[in-house]
Amino acid sequence: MPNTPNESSVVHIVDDDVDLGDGLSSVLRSVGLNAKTYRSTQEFLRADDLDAPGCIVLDIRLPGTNGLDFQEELVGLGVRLPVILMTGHGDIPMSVRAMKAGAVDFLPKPFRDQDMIDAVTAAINRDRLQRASEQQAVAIVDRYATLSPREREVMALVTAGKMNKQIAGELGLSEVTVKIHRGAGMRKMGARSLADLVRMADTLKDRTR
Amino acid sequence: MPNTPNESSVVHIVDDDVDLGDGLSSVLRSVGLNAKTYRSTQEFLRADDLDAPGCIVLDIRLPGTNGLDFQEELVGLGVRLPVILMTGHGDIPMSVRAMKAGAVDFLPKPFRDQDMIDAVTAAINRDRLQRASEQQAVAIVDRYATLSPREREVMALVTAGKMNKQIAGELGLSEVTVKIHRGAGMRKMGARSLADLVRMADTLKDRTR
DNA sequence: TCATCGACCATACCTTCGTGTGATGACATT
DNA sequence: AATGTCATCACACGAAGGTATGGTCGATGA
Repeated sequence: MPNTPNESSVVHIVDDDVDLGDGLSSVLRSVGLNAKTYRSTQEFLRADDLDAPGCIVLDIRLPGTNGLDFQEELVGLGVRLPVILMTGHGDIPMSVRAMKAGAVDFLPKPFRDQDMIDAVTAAINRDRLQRASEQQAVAIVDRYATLSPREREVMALVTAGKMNKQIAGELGLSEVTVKIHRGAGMRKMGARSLADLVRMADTLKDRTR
Repeated sequence: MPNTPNESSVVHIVDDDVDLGDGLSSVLRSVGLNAKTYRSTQEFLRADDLDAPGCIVLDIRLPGTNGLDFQEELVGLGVRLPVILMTGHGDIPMSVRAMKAGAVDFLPKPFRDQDMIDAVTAAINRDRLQRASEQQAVAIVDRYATLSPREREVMALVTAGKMNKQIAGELGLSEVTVKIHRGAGMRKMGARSLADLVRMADTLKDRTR
């Protein structure tokens, strides 16, 4: 299962060397992977499938942009695809910087085809895992968005483990009102038990960090 | 706060070049850090303060052992100290491997004193964070160890969000018995609310992974 | 053998939770 | 003016949770 690259995943190859990009493309296609090539970061950013499953294979020396800088910019641009960096003239500090920034791998050119295949496979797996947890988290955030302000206050205290009576005291409400907000919160969040709700609350907190 | 290295932290420098080790030592001491030097991994492993807060500065080319291999062995040996690697003859694949294995940094020699100070500071901070969460987790595991088998079964279903009645059904017990085990579990775990207990259960699961 | 501990259950009692009915007032939108 | 949402509360009832009393049974260990 870990070595089952999904056909629906797209490998975005960003390299100004067209020959290398095409070569890489066919290597990846030969193992059943979709590949798209771009000659610049600008061209890449115009692609319409940056939200689709996949990963990025990024050259460091690019016209205009630096690959390492671009890797860090991607976060701000909302592109969460795992990144593999490659370079013909890299050094250790560059690779360390890239890995610290979360790169999946850093391959000096020339590299063996198999090394790139392994890196891409790992990247796509990482993307799959990211997506799975992201999907869950987004669903929870969406539901949380439907809560009224008061409901959120109450749910916060509920997930902190307080009793309805305490919550009523802290918010200056009657216990009945707390129960109503609590019930509404559970329904809106789709929580079938308090344990459920606590875990959702923790997921929400993780996303804020 | 992030740049406040604790004096109680020990920087373990493992390098067969005594001059370099001593030089590093005095640099680190000059910024208020404790440093100890070792000429081999064997000597390092004989140290008695491997459980104390700190980090490891490890040379890759060492007599007998390879620094990268040793870094990976440390996990099996139960040494959780963050590792900084340094080398005079390293290449990119080495640095990538080290970073993948969780190294804090990878410095090619010669490096600037400040770079090492920064790396050590980051490593000690990481250690501090690790220790904080580790401490919490160990406390929970210890308390969990005092639960009887039945209590664990019940608590598992409780934290899964099931009602006492359901739990009684699944385990073939009366509801009262479930309540007793549940109460005992809460007391032994030191949970003041169900929310507390759910979070403890999740912490326990994280450690199994 | 006696003590201890884990597991089990009944009965009883109180607390907490969840929900429904019915109602009021504020505010925003249509 | 009418509609809708949010927020509030009283009263009431049944469900679920928590604890205590008191007792049985079997295994373990001093």
